[in-house]
Amino acid sequence: MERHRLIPRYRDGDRKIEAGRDLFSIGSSGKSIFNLLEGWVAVYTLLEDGRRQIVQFALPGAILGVLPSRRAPATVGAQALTEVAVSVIPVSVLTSHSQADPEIGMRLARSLAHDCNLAFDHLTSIGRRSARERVAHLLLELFTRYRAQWPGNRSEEMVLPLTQEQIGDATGLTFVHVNRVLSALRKEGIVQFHYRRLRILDPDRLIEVAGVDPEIAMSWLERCPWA
Amino acid sequence: MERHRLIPRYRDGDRKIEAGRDLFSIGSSGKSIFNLLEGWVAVYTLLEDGRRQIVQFALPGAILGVLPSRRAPATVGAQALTEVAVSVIPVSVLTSHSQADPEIGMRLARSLAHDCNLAFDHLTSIGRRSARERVAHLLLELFTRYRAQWPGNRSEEMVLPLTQEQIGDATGLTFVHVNRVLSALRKEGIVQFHYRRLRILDPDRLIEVAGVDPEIAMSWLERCPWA
DNA sequence: CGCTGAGTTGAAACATGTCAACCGGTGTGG
DNA sequence: CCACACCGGTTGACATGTTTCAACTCAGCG
Repeated sequence: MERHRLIPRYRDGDRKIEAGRDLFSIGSSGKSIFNLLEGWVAVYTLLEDGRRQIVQFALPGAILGVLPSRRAPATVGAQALTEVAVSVIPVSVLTSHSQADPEIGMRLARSLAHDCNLAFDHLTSIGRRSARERVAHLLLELFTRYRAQWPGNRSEEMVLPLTQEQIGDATGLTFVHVNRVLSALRKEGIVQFHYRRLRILDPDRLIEVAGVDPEIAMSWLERCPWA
Repeated sequence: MERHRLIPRYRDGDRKIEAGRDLFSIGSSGKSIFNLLEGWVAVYTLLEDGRRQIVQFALPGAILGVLPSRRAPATVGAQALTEVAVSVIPVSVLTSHSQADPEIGMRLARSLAHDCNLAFDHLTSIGRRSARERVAHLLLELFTRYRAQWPGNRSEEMVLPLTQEQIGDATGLTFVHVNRVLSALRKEGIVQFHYRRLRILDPDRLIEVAGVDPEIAMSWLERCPWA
């Protein structure tokens, strides 16, 4: 858990948040940033009519809620998918620490650059891939990122704390269609996903269906996004 | 032009690049970052089979080519849409300057946070909006961002250096469909876009079709993304 | 035991993609 | 100066992927 901290010895802002709750909501002020220490978080946007898009899944080490300017309100919200531990860092604390240690600003920049790259990848997936490719791509990404957190873990199984509806919100599909895609992948013996348990049955075919270049898969191998 | 510089007095890396050329390509090393001073740039990804996705349009003040780690090769390329002026900053120069001035890291972070927010918005558009909404949204975004660069400008017309195919690559549509959407918007007297000239005929209806909240439109009002 | 949230399946509607033909401007070489 | 090719744009007919709507199952839970 210590290795995930942006500001090593700052502990005053540590909080626990239960699954389902928002760390911060759309429209919030951005007076603090959130350094995720444990658990899964979904960052999402909403349209007026209730359509929802998950734009990012955050794992331990992620930094959330960074606004480009101090007066811009957040256009995204962040929901805990599991129980979550975060370090809440007021912007004032961040700026004072970054003045003492210029490395902090650069770490923050690296983390944001990482998020940008993931977002670009996600964008490409949604914009240019078929439903089948998108779902495969997402499962592979999440599996890879998850596994990188537990070095040496060789299991092909994991708890993926998502519903099919959330997968739909992330891939730009309806949950009905996500279901059909998952059924097909299951019948073909590629992956199994049932009630939050994901099992990769045939990694090679999954990679093929997802259409990912091993190069790119490597960029998901974060333990700490700024390292 | 000076107001767009991340590192105020660094001029050694200044370059001009002609329209159509890449500032950097997919797979490049990331030994330098690119501070856009003048012109338009499209940041894109490619899939193996040639499908292309434009993930970002960069305007003066943007910072491009920032990699999360020093050894990750770029998964995106950046193409000049117009003639472009950039300041090419070697990472070594960046790190040495940022040690002297901690503000530089934070500026970089703000710029990246801005890019992330735009990417999230773009993601939402592609994932959850109809073709018509997406195109309207993109035109409105680009018009707003462009206009913010020329404070006081009240013209409803601009040069938008894009082909319909590039609009398709940005919105995740085919150029044929983009054409149909643009024809419809033109017939309805909302916008006109012909050979790189964009004219907004009915701003209110465009905003309505795009389905944007004025709040969000404000977040596009960058003059310098880190200011 | 009935309720609720998640998942599953089928049929039909619809948005967008594909393919193909054609237009108009522009630059180039004979 | 004409012929031609090329690029971007335009339009129609048709194919297809995805959504919508609706009904139903299953598991967990008060």
